[in-house]
Amino acid sequence: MQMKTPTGTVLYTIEQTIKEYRKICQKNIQKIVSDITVDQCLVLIILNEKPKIAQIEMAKLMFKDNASITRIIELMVKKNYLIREPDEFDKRKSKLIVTEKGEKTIVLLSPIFKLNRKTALDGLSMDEIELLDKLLNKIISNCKI
Amino acid sequence: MQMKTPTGTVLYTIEQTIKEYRKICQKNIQKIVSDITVDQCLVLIILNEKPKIAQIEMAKLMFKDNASITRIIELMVKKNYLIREPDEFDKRKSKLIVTEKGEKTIVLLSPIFKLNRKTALDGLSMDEIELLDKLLNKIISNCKI
DNA sequence: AAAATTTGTTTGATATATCAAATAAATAAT
DNA sequence: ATTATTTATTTGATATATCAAACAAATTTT
Repeated sequence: MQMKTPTGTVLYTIEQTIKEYRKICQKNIQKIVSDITVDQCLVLIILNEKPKIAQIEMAKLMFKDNASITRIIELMVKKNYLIREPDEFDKRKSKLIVTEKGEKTIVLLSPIFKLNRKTALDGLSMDEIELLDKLLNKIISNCKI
Repeated sequence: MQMKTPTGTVLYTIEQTIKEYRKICQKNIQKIVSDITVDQCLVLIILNEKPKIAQIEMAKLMFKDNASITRIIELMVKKNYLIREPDEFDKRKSKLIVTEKGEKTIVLLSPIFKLNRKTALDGLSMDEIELLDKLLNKIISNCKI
């Protein structure tokens, strides 16, 4: 519990952790595919598992704002990772279809995702990981009250 | 250890945690001062404790890019929280002087910062907090290799 | 069915993140 | 002292975050 600087609390360690993690993720991803970001990748993976998911649900899953999702998808359409088609059942939505390029990218990058997780959590026991998760969830619920 | 979704790992919990924490921070700050962000606040507090700090050091402390710091400071100068003056000893740098408005803001918001931390960490024992910090630091060093 | 409300998405404005390149001053090497 | 290198900061380009407002389609209420 060092408190010398204003940044000397766990909460800043949390911030630091996620930033370092995102850095290696992006680095490892770009060794394989150069024009995609971590978040865009995650969109692909989520769509692959839940093809009919609404943007609003995707936003919740990714802890992002709806507006962010709209723009991320926009860029992915521009880069030909996704195609938009009108949803027949609900005209407010659009179907998000993963293109060939998108599919190939998922295949290429899925192992990288696993590697990233493994790298980050190396040396942590299952118990420690569970405890970490528990403590973080406690903080989350504290913040939500 | 739920793994149903692609976001079902501790690493996403970490991301979620910091986002929720930032949300209550911003919310509580804006109850008192309406035109300042969490990061801008942190700049004030850091400058208050280390008035002669270089931007590059500030960037490290805040886990941010130098460019981000430049722009955050720019906005703070515009909003009259800071003044820039050329540094006599090193002309590449500028002295960052906290204005009256800045000083007042620090006084107003310091208790909020403490409250935010207390709120977030409520119910966690010292041991748990230390363990959390230790585990996170392990992840950080894993990512840096 | 028409009006009111809710829901899913988009758009605008502003703040920040990130990388690379540009600057300019400070320091080291020759 | 001149050149070369390093250091601190800035700028440009692009991606994302966040809030509020706009919008249109879906749903509920009356």
